[in-house]
Amino acid sequence: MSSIKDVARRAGVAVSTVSKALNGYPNVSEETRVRVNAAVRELNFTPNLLASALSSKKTGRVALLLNLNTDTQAVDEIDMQYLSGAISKAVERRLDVATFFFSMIRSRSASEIADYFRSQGIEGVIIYGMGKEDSVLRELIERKEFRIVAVDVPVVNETTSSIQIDHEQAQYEVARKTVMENKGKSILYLSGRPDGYVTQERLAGIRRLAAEEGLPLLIKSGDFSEKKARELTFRYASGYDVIVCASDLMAIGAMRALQEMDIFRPVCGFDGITLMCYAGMQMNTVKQDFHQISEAAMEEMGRLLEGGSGRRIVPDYQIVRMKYQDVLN
Amino acid sequence: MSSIKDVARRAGVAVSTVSKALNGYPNVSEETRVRVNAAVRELNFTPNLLASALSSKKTGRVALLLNLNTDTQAVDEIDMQYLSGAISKAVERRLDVATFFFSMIRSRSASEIADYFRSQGIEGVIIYGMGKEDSVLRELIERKEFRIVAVDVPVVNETTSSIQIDHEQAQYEVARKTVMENKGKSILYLSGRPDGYVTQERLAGIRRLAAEEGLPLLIKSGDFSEKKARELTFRYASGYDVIVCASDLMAIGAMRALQEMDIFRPVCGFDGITLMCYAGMQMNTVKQDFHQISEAAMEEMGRLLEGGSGRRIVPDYQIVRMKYQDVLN
DNA sequence: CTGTTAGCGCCTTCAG
DNA sequence: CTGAAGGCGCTAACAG
Repeated sequence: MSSIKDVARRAGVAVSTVSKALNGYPNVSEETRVRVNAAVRELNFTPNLLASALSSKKTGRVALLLNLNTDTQAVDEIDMQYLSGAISKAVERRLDVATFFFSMIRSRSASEIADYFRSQGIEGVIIYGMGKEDSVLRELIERKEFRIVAVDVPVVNETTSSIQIDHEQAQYEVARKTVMENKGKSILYLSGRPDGYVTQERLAGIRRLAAEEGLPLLIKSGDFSEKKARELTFRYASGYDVIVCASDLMAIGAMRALQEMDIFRPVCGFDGITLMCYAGMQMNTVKQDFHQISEAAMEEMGRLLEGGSGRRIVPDYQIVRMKYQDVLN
Repeated sequence: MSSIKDVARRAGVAVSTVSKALNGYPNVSEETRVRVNAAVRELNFTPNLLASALSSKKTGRVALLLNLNTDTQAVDEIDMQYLSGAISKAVERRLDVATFFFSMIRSRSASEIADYFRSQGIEGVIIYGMGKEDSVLRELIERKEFRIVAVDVPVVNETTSSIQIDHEQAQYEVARKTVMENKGKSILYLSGRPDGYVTQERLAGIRRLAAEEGLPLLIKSGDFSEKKARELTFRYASGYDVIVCASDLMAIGAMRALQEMDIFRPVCGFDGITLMCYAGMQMNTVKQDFHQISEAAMEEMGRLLEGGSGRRIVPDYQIVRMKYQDVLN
């Protein structure tokens, strides 16, 4: 429980000098730096980050906002990957992380959330997969009080960066591959929840493919739900050659239905979740590396936080494009 | 960004009075309390928790330590439930949560971890499913520097509580039910990783059943792995009537194997994860409510943190027994 | 019941 | 290059 004061005494210097030495300021002689480090080691000193944050007004604290949906827990795998990616990078960059779920903020207003975050000393927020309907979050972004990195949401402004893979291209490619491999002549497409940004982009991808190849395309909203995908497959699969799903979970639902209908149709998914293996399914899919995406998001957050207060010509924000692999399981 | 000072000025009282009013101290007149609250509202004041923590030396910060294993991501569902349970309860009790993974600390010593936690202002730690081999965590517990709640680990001391379901009884019951329903005459038991505490307890449960009913029992270590369970099933299933697995994931592996072997054996699992549905499997299992268990853990943590520094006759620690349901899917 | 006064542990000008 | 001094925003005795 030794403080910077103890270290200063032990090293025979002033507290301010210790502070400078520890925070890597240039104007400290090599000799005193060594002395300070020795004292630190001897006293087993660990700086009190709370005090540091209070004094410097830099908390380095970032909130993670996860859209955990309680009905389809199976895709929690994705959120966990997001979490572990963000946290490991945060530790590396010495940032502090607080985790929240959409459910905890749905009932509150943007200003309430802002108050809450402010009181917690949160400087930045990483938002995972918000939808167009999440007006509270939109407002939070527009307030520009916090540095924000939005995953899978193409929104940027002076304090907001965005990060995602190229969903349009990815959807195009995986669908194309599946169609080609099976010489498909028509496509049934099960899309995600309507208010999702990625839903639109993926839709654009499948439309491009259909247009290019002149294939009949039926689009039905599956809401990212296995159950719904299953129902839609029962209803429409017989009329189409290939079933393209906007998520693996829906693909599972579709394959289930096909099994029961006892007909074969090639199916492809999206996301590349491990669950597929346990479900015993094999198909083409777009493998997203959620862990890595989240790492990149936290990395970007670090940048934004450093870029700090100073106004500059080059804008802070950017859209980061992550890679994906399209995989044949 | 108004501070307590502004509020004091606005309300025409001293800062200390504001502090008292806001923190619900009794010795504040109703009138001033109202004045203060008015000022708070007018200035849109939100207290700076960092400053408060620094001054009061009570951070209300608790670390969550999750044992995320990267190979079997499918069971991330459990960790996510743990997380959401702990976090929602923490918000309710106005505690602050920091999430960590075992992987981040395996490489460090107990004192390093303690330093790290201390510097982060962490007062309590909830540990999920540590094993007997996790000597670093044992040491962390024995240091008694932090309040600890251990989930699924029967360890208690002056600063440590423990919480879990009755694994022995649960394993006994679900196995018994499965055996009875199928008139089984012998049992193949696939156990969890040897160093897990719950592994031992569940083993005791199955042994009790076998002894009571006089059934031949073969125990094989499946390490909570689907793959391993599958292999073991291939090897030993033919000689036994019923397959009892210490986890749902292993049960999935076992059923897979049985399908391929094209023989029938009743199988039962443990945990009650949603994944089962997507895997298209139905079986008896013990349904643990991980969310609720974790809520209870955080609740207990709150107790420990309040129970605070004062020494008392009644010990802080306790073993909390959670309920489980044994379920027929 | 209310105000005054010290800090909490650290950072950060500003002199020297 | 180093030290002294003044906070950061809040809490906690201690007087009054």
